[in-house]
Amino acid sequence: MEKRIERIKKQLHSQSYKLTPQREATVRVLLEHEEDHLSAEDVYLLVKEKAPEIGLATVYRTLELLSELKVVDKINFGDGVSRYDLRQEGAAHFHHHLVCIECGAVDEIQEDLLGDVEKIVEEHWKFQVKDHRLTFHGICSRCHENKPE
Amino acid sequence: MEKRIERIKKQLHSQSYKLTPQREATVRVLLEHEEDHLSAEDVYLLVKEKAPEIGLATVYRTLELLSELKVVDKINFGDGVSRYDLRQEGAAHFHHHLVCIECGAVDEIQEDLLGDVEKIVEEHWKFQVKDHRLTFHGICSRCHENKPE
DNA sequence: ATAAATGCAAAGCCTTTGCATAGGA
DNA sequence: TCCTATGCAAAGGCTTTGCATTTAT
Repeated sequence: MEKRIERIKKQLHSQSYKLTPQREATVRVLLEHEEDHLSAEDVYLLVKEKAPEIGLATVYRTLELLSELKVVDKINFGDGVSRYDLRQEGAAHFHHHLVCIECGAVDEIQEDLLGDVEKIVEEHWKFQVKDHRLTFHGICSRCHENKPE
Repeated sequence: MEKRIERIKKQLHSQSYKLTPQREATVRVLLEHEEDHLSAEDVYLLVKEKAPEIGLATVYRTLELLSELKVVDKINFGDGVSRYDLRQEGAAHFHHHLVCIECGAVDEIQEDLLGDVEKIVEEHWKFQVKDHRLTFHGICSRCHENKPE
């Protein structure tokens, strides 16, 4: 945890940004909720618990900054809000998501499932892939078990 | 074209919706711009050319309705607006997209590239896939050719 | 006749921006 | 000191909603 913050701090400094207390508090919230897919508002409310004086605009600006640095990925599941997802350290690609249409749960797939597909896209469509977004919508295992009929 | 409209009409009627002139004009615009990824505003402006009295709210309501009927798919490329994409008739799955980060062009891939991946997701994660969203971000062939250095 | 659909304007959300103040390097 | 970052409030942009009117069946 501290190590990751230290590395993010260096990353910021290398581009002459500062790791202010507000930014650090925001990063900590993201680290503590790595499994979640928080909206800016969600992050704001959580950061406020530690740093009550923080403003929503600062959270937006911080998330935007972390996005540029590729510390987080901004993603949209179609519900009208952007969500922010911490990128695995050293991950070459953004991970995938499983959105349950029953209960709304969002699970993550860290495994790279698109290697072959990207190769096809690059060769067949001559498209140089830099990033991707893959989300499956369906019924999660928990909901499936709860109604086996 | 007329056949497709006829079929959409039936689909609407089967759920006691009407194919009003405004809805028909909207569907025609979508059919005529099948390759594009129009925002609600884009559709509105194009429909207005044929049916100047139409209101933006009606366009939104129509697109929402067509979304429910799975005639169109609503998609978001991260630029803050929803885009509406006509689903291929009889397509089992939503097609994929290539978004160029240089020129902004959005190309479509109709081929199903996710068959194997979905099988893995269903078996390994016990997730019953109903739909998906796959978008690649990168450099399109046109931009790539224009600067081969 | 009855219920659905439309157009307009207003309201709602989420997000960004302007600006004066505070804070690091 | 100088420039960045912050907080607040206002503004923006996209989308939805309320309501009276029009339109189909």
